[in-house]
Amino acid sequence: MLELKTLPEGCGSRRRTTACDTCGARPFSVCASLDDAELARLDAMAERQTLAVGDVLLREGDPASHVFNITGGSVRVYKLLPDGRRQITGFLYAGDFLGLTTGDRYAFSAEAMEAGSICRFRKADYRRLIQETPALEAILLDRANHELAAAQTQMLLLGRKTALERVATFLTDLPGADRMRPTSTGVLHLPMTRGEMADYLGLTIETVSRVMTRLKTEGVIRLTSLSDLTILRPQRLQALAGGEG
Amino acid sequence: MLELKTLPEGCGSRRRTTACDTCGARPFSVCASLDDAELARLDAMAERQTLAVGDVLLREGDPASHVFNITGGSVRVYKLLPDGRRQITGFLYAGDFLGLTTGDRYAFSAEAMEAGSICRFRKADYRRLIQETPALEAILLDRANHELAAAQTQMLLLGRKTALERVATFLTDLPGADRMRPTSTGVLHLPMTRGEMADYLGLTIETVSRVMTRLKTEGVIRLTSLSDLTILRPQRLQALAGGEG
DNA sequence: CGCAGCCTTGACCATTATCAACGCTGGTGG
DNA sequence: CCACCAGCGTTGATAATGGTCAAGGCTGCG
Repeated sequence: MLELKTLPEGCGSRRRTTACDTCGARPFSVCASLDDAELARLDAMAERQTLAVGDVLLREGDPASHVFNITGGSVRVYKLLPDGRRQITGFLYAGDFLGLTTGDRYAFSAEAMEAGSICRFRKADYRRLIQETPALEAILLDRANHELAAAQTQMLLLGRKTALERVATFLTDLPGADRMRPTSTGVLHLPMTRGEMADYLGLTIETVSRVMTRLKTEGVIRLTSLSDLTILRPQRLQALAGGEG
Repeated sequence: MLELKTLPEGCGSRRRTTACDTCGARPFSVCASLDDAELARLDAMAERQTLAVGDVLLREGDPASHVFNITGGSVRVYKLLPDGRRQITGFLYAGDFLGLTTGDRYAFSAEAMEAGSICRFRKADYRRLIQETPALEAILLDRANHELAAAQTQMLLLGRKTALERVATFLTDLPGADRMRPTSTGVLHLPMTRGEMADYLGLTIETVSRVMTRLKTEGVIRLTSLSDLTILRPQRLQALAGGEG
């Protein structure tokens, strides 16, 4: 009952590069510590599937029959309250894992946000796999720990940050928004709607929109389209985010 | 960079029983799948330490030098914003792990809430340990997955639930508040202050207090002291919690 | 061209935070 | 033994952040 994100390669930042198309379709290909034989074995066991926008990978409460490795596109993971309130707990991209769980039911739902592809393994196969491939278990543990740290950071955001701080944090953490190297082209892409941002940040669409407008008029960001933006004043944005570290 | 809670033994509920005093002092003793020889080896490596109320186990940003196994008492794990706002991300009890992390710095702080004891292992020892004890890695992975699911549930609470729903959820999840078997004695213990509840639920002390008063006057709970309560109408409480499933 | 879906903006409202005062309890020291 | 004090909790009055409701604009597609 968890989803796992690719570990950042270098420092501790949450940078994410889109998977290269050549290796993206191969399951576990992001796991550098697996050798070719191991990868081939995984490959053989994988059941491939392509994803259209909005496709449901799994639904909270379903029997946890499969483990997923995302090989392309992007996925939103969320939980719902009975009345429809939604909390998006994370966004997943190529290389990420989904659906590991001790329990026999999934504890969340997952849908494709952008078209892509996945490889899935039956739970039993996965269990066998992991026993035969100790390196894999170590990788998964590492990722789980990383994901847990990210979850705690998100709890801090949801429990204690203002709307402005939440949006600023979100933009700061956007793939490509690495403040260390001040972004090559400068243009970032938002792969999600305002509604998804809102449900991820614990806000309403209107509040997200208002904050974005405010950041725009204050010259902190520029929106070239609804889903493409430039961070004009990264320092300022960082400060608004509430400088957690 | 994570903390790990004891897995519930039976179904999927979050029940927690206080560790028995006889085995509580032994590290990893909760791990049923470890044999005696393995436990003895762990035992030999452990560095014991007792905890007084308020003792700091580790601080966010410190070099991640040790891994902890809590053998008694209770611990709060939290993150801070520069201006002092605090989000408690979890409470740990006997049997729980703390301080596993891929990174070289802790991503959160941890303090003793009630007096108790811990065993700690140097990071290098821990790494060796885990390589020599595959069963341990499996246990930790399971726990990490469980903890991740709990984190997602907490994100739903922090992002989307009202104050009333948050407090009701908290009380519902209290150790001993298992709605399946409607509590033997009926008396639950709150090991934390209102301030800690507030910082865990993303509310202020005043709001927590007001909601508790409301639940009291509505006959849903009874407070025998500040830290001991009875749930008079578990069904109602459950409904107020927002019935996540 | 028209419609659907998404976004923005405005007016107003509600929930929860903030500020402040007071009560209870337990520990300490006279 | 009592009085005082500190820390915690409760309660009330007021404020503010963010939510709700509503209207209108933009964009892309059929």
